[in-house]
Amino acid sequence: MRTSILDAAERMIAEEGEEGLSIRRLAEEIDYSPAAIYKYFGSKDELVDELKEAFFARILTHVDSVQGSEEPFRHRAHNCLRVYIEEALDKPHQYLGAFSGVVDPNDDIKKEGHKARAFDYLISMVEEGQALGHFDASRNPVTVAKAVWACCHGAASLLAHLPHFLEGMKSETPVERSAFLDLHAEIVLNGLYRR
Amino acid sequence: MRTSILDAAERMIAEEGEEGLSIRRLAEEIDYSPAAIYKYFGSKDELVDELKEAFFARILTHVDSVQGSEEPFRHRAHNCLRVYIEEALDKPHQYLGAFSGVVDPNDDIKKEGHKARAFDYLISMVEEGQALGHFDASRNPVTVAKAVWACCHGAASLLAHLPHFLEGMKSETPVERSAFLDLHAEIVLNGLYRR
DNA sequence: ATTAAGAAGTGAACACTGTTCACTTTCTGA
DNA sequence: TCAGAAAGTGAACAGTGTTCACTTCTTAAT
Repeated sequence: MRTSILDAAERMIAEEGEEGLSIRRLAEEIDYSPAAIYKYFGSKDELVDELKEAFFARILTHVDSVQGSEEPFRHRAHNCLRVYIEEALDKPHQYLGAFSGVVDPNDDIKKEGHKARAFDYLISMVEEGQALGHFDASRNPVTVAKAVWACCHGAASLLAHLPHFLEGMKSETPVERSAFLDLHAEIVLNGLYRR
Repeated sequence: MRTSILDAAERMIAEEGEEGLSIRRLAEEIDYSPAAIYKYFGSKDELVDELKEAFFARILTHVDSVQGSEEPFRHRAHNCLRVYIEEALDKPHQYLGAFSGVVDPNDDIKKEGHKARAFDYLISMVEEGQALGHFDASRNPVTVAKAVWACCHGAASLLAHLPHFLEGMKSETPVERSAFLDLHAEIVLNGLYRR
């Protein structure tokens, strides 16, 4: 029953966005009373938080499989960045929702666990690049990883927010999403490599 | 009167976020009736859109002054990226609000004008870098500018969403925001320069 | 098989939201 | 002075998340 609620909620968010999700309409969709939902979830926020958690877990799985592959470092790193963005764009509404609003530094110490875990992969990637002598080893890997995450998050967020980002916006010749992600990852990685 | 409404709305958004803005409470704050606001603005969305427009205009002003300075190219480019992010972080709630939700490709053709203009500066910066021989001239400058914007937007968006991004999140030694923005801009710019 | 306990589900209500509309007040220009 | 427009209002509508007393159902123990 819990899962049937979550499924319906995920479907509604995918179609109408996080703000379009209404407990009452959700209840009607699965032939429930609105109050019944509160037997399973303490609040609407709790419900969508659970969805976010599952969503980031899915992203992590994909990044993990790329990171664990046998390809050379640069390929692996390139695909890590790509895959994060591609998986984020699988559910644009959910990804945007996960980063909307200013979080209060007090109450999110544990709530933002999924993001922290996605982040660990980046740190180890940067450390590996430094150990191999490709990246500047004098930089703090955690801080560098934050900058890299920022770049990836920006691409994911922008493409999710503006579905026509690559078609419109001054593009006389539209660019394929895949080609854009390659260019983006190439620029970021190139920026990390020592000269 | 219009401006007094806008001022109050901006203040409330800065304090409680875009979702925390309520027409009714806004009306009470300035001793108005809720209905009166609809004599000046067609809807709540129209009101906050006007705020967004003004906000991006402010950002543009600052980027413009950097771009028009007499410094060498690399300094100018570096500061362009920095200033965009810094100005965005001046009003975190508003910046996040401007990029929340998936926009319908049908109705936003003209609505997203401010973002398009902020974007023009990046295009000309990339073109200048190519003309000077610093950047790979075989790349489409518009597409490259999109990738660069993605990187900057990501930093702005992440820092706005997580105010403690640089203190918490695996940072045993907290990094100054200014130092982080320098590192971020350096990586992105370095990624653009030819090898 | 009976009964008690607890889980699951409900309808009605509360307090809030954006928005509209008929209505009144106020101001302005001829 | 007076008509007409502009500015402002209270009440209402439809929607929201959430709560609570209440009923129904299931399950376990006597």
